[in-house]
Amino acid sequence: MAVTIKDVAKAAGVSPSTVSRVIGDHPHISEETKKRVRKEMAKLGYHPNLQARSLVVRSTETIGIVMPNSATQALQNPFFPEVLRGISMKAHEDKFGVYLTTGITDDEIFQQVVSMVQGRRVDGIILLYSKTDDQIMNYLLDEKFPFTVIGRPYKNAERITYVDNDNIYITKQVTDYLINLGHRKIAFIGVNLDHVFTIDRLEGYKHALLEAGIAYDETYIIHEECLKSEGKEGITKFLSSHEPPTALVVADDFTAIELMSYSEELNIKVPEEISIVSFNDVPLTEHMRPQLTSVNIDIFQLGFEAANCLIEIIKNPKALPKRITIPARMIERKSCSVINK
Amino acid sequence: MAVTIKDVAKAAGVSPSTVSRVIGDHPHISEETKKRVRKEMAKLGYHPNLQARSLVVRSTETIGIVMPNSATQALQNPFFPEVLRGISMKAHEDKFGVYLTTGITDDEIFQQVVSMVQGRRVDGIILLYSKTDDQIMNYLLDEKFPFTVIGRPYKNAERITYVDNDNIYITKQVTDYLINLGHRKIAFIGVNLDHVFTIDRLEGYKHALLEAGIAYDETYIIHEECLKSEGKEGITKFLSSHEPPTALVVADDFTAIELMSYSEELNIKVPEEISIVSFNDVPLTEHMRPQLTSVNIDIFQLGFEAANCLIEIIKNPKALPKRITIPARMIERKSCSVINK
DNA sequence: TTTATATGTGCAAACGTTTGTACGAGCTAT
DNA sequence: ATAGCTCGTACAAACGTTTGCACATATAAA
Repeated sequence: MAVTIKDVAKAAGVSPSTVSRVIGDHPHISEETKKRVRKEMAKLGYHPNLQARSLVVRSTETIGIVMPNSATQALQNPFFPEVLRGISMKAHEDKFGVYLTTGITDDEIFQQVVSMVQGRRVDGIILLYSKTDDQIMNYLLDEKFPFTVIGRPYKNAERITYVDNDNIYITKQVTDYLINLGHRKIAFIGVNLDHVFTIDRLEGYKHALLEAGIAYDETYIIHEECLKSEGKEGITKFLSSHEPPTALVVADDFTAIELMSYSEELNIKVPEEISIVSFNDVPLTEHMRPQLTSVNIDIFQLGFEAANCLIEIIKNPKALPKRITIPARMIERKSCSVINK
Repeated sequence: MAVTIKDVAKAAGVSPSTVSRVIGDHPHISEETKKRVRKEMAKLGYHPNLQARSLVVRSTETIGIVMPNSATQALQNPFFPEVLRGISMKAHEDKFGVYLTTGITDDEIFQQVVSMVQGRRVDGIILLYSKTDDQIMNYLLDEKFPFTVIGRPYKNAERITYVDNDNIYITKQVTDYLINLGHRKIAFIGVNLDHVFTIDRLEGYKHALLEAGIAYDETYIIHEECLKSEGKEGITKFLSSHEPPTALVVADDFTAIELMSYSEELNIKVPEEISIVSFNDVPLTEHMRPQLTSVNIDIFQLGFEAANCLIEIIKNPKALPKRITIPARMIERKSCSVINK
């Protein structure tokens, strides 16, 4: 049986309310009493029951994290631990706890969010992704429950606080970079139109093509689901088609590494015959041969700021919605070269 | 203002206790009443306050996860998301929530654990690692609080439920494999004597050497901290020393990949001049050139079983301590070869 | 008709806190 | 000496549940 505030009160010869005020370091309690009570707390090994506390103060000092549907590959790449590290860092600074969803399907996750919110398990929520039509986002908006999003919300962006990179801009830059190297047959690999960030990137890509007067060609867009369903065969067929791309913009480093390994099998040299640039800039990129040119999107900072904004909203529910843009920059390494006709 | 059980009771014209019993599907309530109450719950959008519930039933349906001190690299490699995926899967099956520590230093983490335990935020705890002298483990043992460990506890193992690979055995196998290929100068890279799993692996390694009549040589043991502090210089110096190893047993795939990249810079061919085998078998290994021979330790299963055991203990506190061993196996690929004098 | 039993529901206490209000004691100023 | 303070503390209600017990009603047995 755990020791409660009453036990401490009895031991110190005061009332429970006094003990509570000592814990809160309330100024109206005499130093003498405080000292005595604290001594008893230490002696008895008292620790407040946070549940009981939460119940009355109506706050849990906990933030909920909604992970993407684990059917997606999202958890495979290092995005997740890194963003979590950022969130944890900030949460920890403000003494907030972290609660995770564990659902597999979208529906389960939704149920868990409802349970977090209505069950008063958390004070606010961070959505780790942004999808085009998200039940959860609508729900949180309806409930006016504090939340922030990593990635641009597809709808209602002006009513939501979120943190994102400028995906359009950076992807235009990346594509420009390839165009400037002389490439004209540039493929975009790993698109998923459910995810807003790929929509944005695709737009940046198209924009660059347009500006350079290069026709947009659907066959150069490889969707994520296609990578999964057709696997190695699909992609090698694509790479060795009769008019193969000379450059690839790839959604993430791991996919890029996979592609490099397929290219090698096909005896297509990177970067001499095909240039590759990808996103995320995981530490591994510089250990690849060739070293991978990649876009550093500062995942840690995305998480950190998302938590920062959320805590701000929790503390001041009237805070206005805002957008934070985390700078992304391309790290040029060795996987791209001037086109070699 | 959220809708409470009282609101539902009023709307349905019954007492709060009746509503509570309807929620619990108590048999002594008439079907008719149940139907009526449920209708009101739906109409009002009632959802129970889990905090209040937890307070009285003294259980939170939540498991706490203690992450390693984030100063360590533990979060960098895919161990973490994968083990979390395993834990989540099981937690979710049993409708348990997941709560995470966010501390940076050992001391902060310890404080958070105390707060989880005494603050009644969680019903049990999973330790994601096993260190030689762990304050947290001692504390949980003292408090008789339900917990399980991933990795063999260094002390009190017979009193603790844990899940682990047979690190001694598998590492002996791995080393034997190299010895059978003719290697005699085999280095062990990435030892950290604070972590029980590396202690075990080192033992398996030594055992294999002993059995083969190869003298154990301290200079062939490279500690993790040494990798960090001396970085690239240290390791390249080691690889090009006057009597370099011909084979490496490496603590994890990422370190192995790093080593491969250094070897290449030094013009040491893998596997012709140096063989490498590592641990974890991340998906990337087969995309490396050469493909990396690696030990699959089934991280997902480690997490899943740890959660499974924990929930078992939570449901039946008298459950006896047990050890679960998850099979590990070496996946032979292309990074090792017969020694080439 | 009375007693016993089963069935369905309500009352009130409990879980461990926080906090508004009240109250008593010791001051100072009149 | 009394009124008006300040200061420190206690009382009790509240947070939203669950649950043991009591009670009322209906039914069955005697």
